[in-house]
Amino acid sequence: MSDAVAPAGYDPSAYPPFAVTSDIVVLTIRGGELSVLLVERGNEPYAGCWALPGGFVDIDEPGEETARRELVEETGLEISSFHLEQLRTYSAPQRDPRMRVVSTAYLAFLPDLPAPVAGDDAARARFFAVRDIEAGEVTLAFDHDQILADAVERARSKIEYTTLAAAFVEKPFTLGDLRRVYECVWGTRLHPSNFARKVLSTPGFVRSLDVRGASQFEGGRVGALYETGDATVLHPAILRPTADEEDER
Amino acid sequence: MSDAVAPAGYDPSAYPPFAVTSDIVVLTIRGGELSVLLVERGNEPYAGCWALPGGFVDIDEPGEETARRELVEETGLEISSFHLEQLRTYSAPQRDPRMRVVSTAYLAFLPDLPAPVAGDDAARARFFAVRDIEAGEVTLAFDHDQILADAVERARSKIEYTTLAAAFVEKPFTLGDLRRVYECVWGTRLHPSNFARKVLSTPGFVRSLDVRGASQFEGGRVGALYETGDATVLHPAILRPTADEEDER
DNA sequence: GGAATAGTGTCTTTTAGACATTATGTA
DNA sequence: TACATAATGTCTAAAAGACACTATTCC
Repeated sequence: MSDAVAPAGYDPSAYPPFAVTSDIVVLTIRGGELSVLLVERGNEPYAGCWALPGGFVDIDEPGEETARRELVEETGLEISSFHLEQLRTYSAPQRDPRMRVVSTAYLAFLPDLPAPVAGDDAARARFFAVRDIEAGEVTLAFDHDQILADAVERARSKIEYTTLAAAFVEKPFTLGDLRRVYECVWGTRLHPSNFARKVLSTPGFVRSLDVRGASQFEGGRVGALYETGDATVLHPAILRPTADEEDER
Repeated sequence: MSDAVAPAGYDPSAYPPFAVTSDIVVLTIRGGELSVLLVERGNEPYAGCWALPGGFVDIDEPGEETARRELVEETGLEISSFHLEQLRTYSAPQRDPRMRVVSTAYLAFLPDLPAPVAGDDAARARFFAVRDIEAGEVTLAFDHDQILADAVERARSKIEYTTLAAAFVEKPFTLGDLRRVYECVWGTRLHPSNFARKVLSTPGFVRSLDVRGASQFEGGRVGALYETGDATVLHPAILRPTADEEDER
């Protein structure tokens, strides 16, 4: 902040009418696909279009709180606690045709959820496979395609050097479950044995529960169960294959 | 954005009075120290305190443009083009005692600059060693200590896996110059030969000019000169020593 | 010459990646 | 039984890190 136009004796009619909003990108793994939660807009502009959940920030409300509140109001998803981080702020002057809207996007990583229901302001709410949106089968309202692209890139990058991949699975989980998170988010296949070696050699990534149980996703031999460890960053990182692998799962 | 409180027929007096600002963190290397540009505030609140340059966003102005404009207005630094990226947005309700101010911070990496001069709204402007601020010798206005800490961590992290370290040196530069950037930003020493091997084995990081010249910083044998290459990301990354090195240069 | 940096080369350890093999569960 | 996944182990290549030694330039 500078001292310019210091609004000490504030005159609302003289001050430019900025709107401040929060949008939330909820990513999860559903049916082997990285998926994002969208709501169908009921009102203009972009009525009938799919968009990210979000809404206007109250004057005394932290932006992150707005994101959590709108998620509940628009989709009925009531989740006790989950990882939520700021993505970035979108403030192009014409991004909303109504007025100048400065929107801060937040990013949430969640394990597979019960189906959402439409809430107050949204006609419908459901998960979409990110792959379909990237393929252009769905076009989002406002600049939400760009926000989603930034969010997915953040997710793909962040699971490399943090333990956030574990936020996508219910605990307890098997190493196969965790590996499938990486495969779904990156859209590649990983060697199971090399992956397990890396995860287990990273202190604090996972903690063994010394019991066995079925995978959350697929059949076959049941594996050892793990829970999330204390670490938040990974040394060394688990790096993405450098795009010379086979294309898809 | 949701449809809530859609301000189609907009009534300024009914809409909460948000202020939207941009702050800019200008980092450079001066005298072997990672340094940040600060301005001394002329007005309340925090009059006489040092703060990051910044100011209110115009209603039809992109936030990034505000950051560039305020940098010139407050410090007189007229730089043609430089790397500027969004850091994050700070919107705690009480971060400014006057009113609700949502501020987006931007981060610039620059080579050593001529001394700045105070501009319109700032009493003085000068560079401070980040080390001194981290040591608590200077306390910044508002939440700018937090913004600076986030910016420095971003810089320390980003030179690991991008070519941004080159933005801190004038081109042409020697490999010693580039290594000193890493050493100043991380506060560590690096093995000159291993560093050179890594940089030269990373395609597109630097391009040899096939001439020799003096280092920008220190004496000794003059080395080969390089310019910035085409790459923007580094494969493999140049990782920070894991905090079991000697403390300082 | 002395000091400081540039540059080359070598050796060891760690990590990544590919892959073979065996074990154990489900349909 | 067929099949899918878990788990262990081996081999090779790449990269990191430590360090010795020579070369060049400024003072």
